[in-house]
Amino acid sequence: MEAIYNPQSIEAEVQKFWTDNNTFRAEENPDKEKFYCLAMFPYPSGRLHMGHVRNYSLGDVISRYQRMQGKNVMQPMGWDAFGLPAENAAIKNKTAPAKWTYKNIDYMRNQLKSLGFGYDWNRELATCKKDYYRWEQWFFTQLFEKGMVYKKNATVNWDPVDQTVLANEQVIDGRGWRSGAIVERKEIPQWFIKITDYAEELINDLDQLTDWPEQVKTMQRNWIGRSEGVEMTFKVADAFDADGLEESFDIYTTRPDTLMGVTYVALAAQHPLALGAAKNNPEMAVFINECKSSKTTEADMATMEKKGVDTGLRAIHPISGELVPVWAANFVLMDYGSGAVMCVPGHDQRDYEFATKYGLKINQVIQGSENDDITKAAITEKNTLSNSGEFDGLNFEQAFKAISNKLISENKGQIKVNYRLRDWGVSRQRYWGTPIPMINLANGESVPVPVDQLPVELPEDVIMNGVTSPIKDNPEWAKITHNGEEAFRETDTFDTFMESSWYYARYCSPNDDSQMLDPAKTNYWLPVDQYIGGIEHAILHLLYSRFFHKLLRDVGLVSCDEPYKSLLCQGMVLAETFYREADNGAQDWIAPSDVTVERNDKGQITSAISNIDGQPVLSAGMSKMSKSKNNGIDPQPVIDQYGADTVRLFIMFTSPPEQTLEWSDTGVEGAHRFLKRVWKLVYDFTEAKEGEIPALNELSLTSTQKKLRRELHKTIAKVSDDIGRRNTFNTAIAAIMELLNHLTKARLESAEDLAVMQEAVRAVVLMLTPIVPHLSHHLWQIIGDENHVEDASWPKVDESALVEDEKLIVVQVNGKLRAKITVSVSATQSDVEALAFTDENVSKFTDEKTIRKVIYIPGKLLNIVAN
RNA sequence: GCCGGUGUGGUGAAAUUGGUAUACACGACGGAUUCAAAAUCCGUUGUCGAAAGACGUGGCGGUUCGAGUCCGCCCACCGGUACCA
Repeated sequence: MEAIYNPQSIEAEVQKFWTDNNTFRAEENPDKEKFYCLAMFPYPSGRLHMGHVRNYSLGDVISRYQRMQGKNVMQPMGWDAFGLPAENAAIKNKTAPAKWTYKNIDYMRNQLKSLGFGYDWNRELATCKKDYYRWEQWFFTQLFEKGMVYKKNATVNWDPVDQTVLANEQVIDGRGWRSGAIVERKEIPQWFIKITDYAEELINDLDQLTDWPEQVKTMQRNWIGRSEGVEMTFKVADAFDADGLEESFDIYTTRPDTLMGVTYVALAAQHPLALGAAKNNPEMAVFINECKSSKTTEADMATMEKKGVDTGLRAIHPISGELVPVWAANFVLMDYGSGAVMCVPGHDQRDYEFATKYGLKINQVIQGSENDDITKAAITEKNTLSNSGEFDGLNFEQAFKAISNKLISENKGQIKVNYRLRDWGVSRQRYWGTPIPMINLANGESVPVPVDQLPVELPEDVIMNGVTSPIKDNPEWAKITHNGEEAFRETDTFDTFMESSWYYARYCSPNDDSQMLDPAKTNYWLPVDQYIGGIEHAILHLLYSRFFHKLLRDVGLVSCDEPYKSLLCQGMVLAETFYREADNGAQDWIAPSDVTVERNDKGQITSAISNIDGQPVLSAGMSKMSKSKNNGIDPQPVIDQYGADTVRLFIMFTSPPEQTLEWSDTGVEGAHRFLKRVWKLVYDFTEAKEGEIPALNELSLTSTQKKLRRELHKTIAKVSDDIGRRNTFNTAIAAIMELLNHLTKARLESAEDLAVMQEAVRAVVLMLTPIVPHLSHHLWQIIGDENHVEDASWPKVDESALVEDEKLIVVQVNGKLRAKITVSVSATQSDVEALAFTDENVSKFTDEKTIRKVIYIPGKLLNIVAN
């Protein structure tokens, strides 16, 4: 054995062994317990960053650990290859999105291989290839036939200069990122999938997911947002539609108990009644026009200044019959719900502020508590009704019932379960995505592309002009004949969440060209036993994917109810972000590696200078590593300098997986130093031993040797629990480091010394195998048995080695630590108390005081309360 | 704004069920080895204090014999907010 650890040569050699031996190829085997371990596949942005390294190291550690538990492990990898950045890169680099994407995939595949992840590369897939997306198109046409798909108008960000739709990310301070034009809201027809049909099941089945983090389930529950409320109709006084019928509108509320406090109602600016009012009200027309340029995101909507204009219409209160003003307001949206809300300024803070601003009436109809002051703020908690006529004195539940019953009996309303969740809009007006397999006919109808004409292929050899999708630009692409008549293909593409919603299932039969999924294989592997990915996907991806799985189930393609049995959400890896403002107001992101920063003693940045031109740059704080903010830290220099094992060990040791991690490479050397010490321990052991080591005889060990074995087996127990149950890989590594500190001090003189050491070094190498597989593979060839380490079994705890005859008791006086005493395991409370009072430091704090109480936690702690 | 999370030494962090706060590592300082350096090894390292001890887990308050952990209010930062993925 070489005296010096040389990671580069070991890693290359071990990786070649894995490739040559197909070590990680997975086959269905009904005799073995399966374990499907999946880390969220990457967007091929160009290079891996530390967030990827963390994600995939976690998956690989878990996979290798489960394999050592004797399971049939499948760990696949692929590419979430459609998406916006490819279009931007294509324009910038004057290439096609496909070419850029395939180049990135090739580069990143090599990076993943150089990190030694144990993937079954035979299952690799890329979502931009037609043999993948053809099945997505096929499935969408099936959903259409089932009535799960429909078309309706929805709002997009419209750049009036570039005449194109912008993603939220491309709108900066209300302006288009390229043109700088003020972005408008525009309604265009788009395809939707009825996820709301599954809202109830998506919320209920969260209870099945016992191995999901509670916070993720909470976020999903809140996102779906089930509420019980009342839907009711308000009639408009003296207003009639074209057919001479009374105008009216519906509103939904979860607080019918406050109904008697309604002092006005608000409509969306795009509501037909508001549009009608604008005809002879110039102020209203201006307001409606203004609302066109308001932003579309929820965060913007919630924080923008609330504005409104009186329509002049008066609505009839459904119970009191009073007339209340009807306003048009910018915080009500036509897309969602009925486009109208009732307003109770006394008991809703937003309504309160709006009413105060515009001098609208504020009525209190719910009793407040002591500190409430209706002249200062709305009273939002539920309480007894007042000023509500016949409903006075009722509590929330009683009032809900009484008021809804009254509305129902008068045919003015009904009880309704409502969801915050909206149907899934899957249309995108972009090029680099799956073409939506629909045909638009001359008569305005849309029909699915017939199955025998699938897939609708996306042309890859295109030139991007930076504004319009090449398939929208080329009229020939869309033109087809349907049933002998001229028709046009849909030129929108799918939301890329479509591809990532079912890739986990496709991995089970990735090369099947006759069907979407092979049920026999798919049902062997599914559900995914362990899914690992960033917490940023807690809602959208995971919810769409759960939904898609239920759709697959309902056409018989899969048999389980949920796709991911256990979920591990890693925290973001953050890095500093820097930018400069471009002339059009857009942000030009600058890589942190190109910036030199100075900080004050609080760690705050005082200056940031570009290394390229020496000019200052602006800091935007810490944010998740991403292509769009150009702040990904490339692992390559660290791999080159220290090797993949050091990178893997370091990222796993730095913090527990769920925690957000502010990237810093401080400490990488410490991880490398540890591996060198492991190497040296094995080297010293092989040098010390001569020939075969006799079997370990527990009875002939000295107390020092027994103590070392106890440390070893305590460590095995802890590391097994940390990796197998807690997912705290950092503490598992710390425990092995602690053990190593003991082992390097142990003697290697007698045969028993060597026997104990052999047991220990083997266990250390086995426990490190999931984390640093190259080093472990190499060392196991020297000190292990005839098997390769990948197929070795996880070390077992020898319970008899753990037995101790003494224990340490902490003695406190009034909760403060005063002594530590060692007692025999058989000591009773009175033994411990007696011994404690003989301690000088204890008596110092108890003398001349009355003992009020003694609390004893067996085997741990004694607290004496005295004053 | 709303939903979810985080906050502990100079730094990354540990404390698993309310029971010794700071394990393990980084950095720093001191020493050994060396012609010298790198590497390696040994020691010290929460703050104040000569010591005894006191204080100390973002801030304020509470529950408890005992709180980093539980409860209330507040602050800062991170993620999501439906077209970034």
